[in-house]
Amino acid sequence: MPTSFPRARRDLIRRQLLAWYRSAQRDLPWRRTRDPYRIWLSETMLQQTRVDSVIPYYERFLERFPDVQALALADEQDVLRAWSGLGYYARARNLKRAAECIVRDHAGELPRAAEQLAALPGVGPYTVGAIRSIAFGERAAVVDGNVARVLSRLLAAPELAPAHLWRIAEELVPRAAPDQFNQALMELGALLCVPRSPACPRCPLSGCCAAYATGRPEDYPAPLPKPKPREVEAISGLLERGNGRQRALLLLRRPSKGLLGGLWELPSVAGDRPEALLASLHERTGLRARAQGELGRVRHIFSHRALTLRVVRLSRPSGRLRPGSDARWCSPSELQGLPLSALMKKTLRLAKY
DNA sequence: AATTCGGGGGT
DNA sequence: ACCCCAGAATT
Repeated sequence: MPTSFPRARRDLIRRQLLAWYRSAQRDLPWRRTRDPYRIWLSETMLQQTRVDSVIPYYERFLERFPDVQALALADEQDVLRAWSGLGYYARARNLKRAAECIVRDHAGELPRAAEQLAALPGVGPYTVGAIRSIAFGERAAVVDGNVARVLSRLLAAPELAPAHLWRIAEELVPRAAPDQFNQALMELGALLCVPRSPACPRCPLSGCCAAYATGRPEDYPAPLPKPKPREVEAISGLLERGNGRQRALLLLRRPSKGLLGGLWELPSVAGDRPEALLASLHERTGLRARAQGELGRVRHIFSHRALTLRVVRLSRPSGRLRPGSDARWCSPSELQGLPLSALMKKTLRLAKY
């Protein structure tokens, strides 16, 4: 039997929530526009990423790529560079591909129809609803982590399936101001109805919240079983050529799919054996080198992997860089122009770059 | 249905 | 330490 809200309760929730949002909402950059491109960009950056982390990236990205056309014409490496440090780099690659689709198939304007939006790479159910409601004012629902938590608490239902959450959210979103309502629901989850120690006394919905009535709102929703990150080891080599003004460092580009796809890194290989690193270096670039001492170790936690990266100095490069091997010698200043992960930025700091 | 994909801020 | 975030794609 589906849990849901009677109509009177639904109207109350809408009114209370919208009234609260009018006075409590944060002044965020993407709330100052209805440009579908900007809404789309903000929603993409906000996937699994906190507001405070996104803001500077959002501003810089728009300076660099002010509209769909600019993004469609851009070089993917430049897009990745603008994303460098934000994480989940498939978002950036998909965003750029989607911009090309929008120029080619939709005359450069984001489509309004759910099916056409969902066909764009990187645009899933949440982003479809967000663009349709916020940019176009359509009555479309959103379910993100915030909404799931708020609904779970309002109903004191610890384990609502996604399909059920979507049905509830679709019933709840009003025709009148779906953009304000959806953002209000998420803002409530972000500011008051937070995972732990929710601010129920300040919540406009505490009067009709079943979880609040139980006295233990933080018990909802039920926590997901958390697989802890698997420990992995890798080794990277710092290989320099020349000195002074001529000084250059060897960087390799990762394959465009998978972890940190398309980003640049020091020559690296799984494990901790310098011999394996040298063999991999030769296979990938045609270069040979000698292994010197260890520079240090970098510890980096991804959500699903805990990496210990051993960094060794390499020396005496010989041979010629094979053309088309996605490798290049970079001066320290050229380094700033490459898309790098937070891990590699950390690693390069260790190596005084 | 599970797993893969980053990074960081709050507690 | 642990949690989890304005999720989507892949397997």
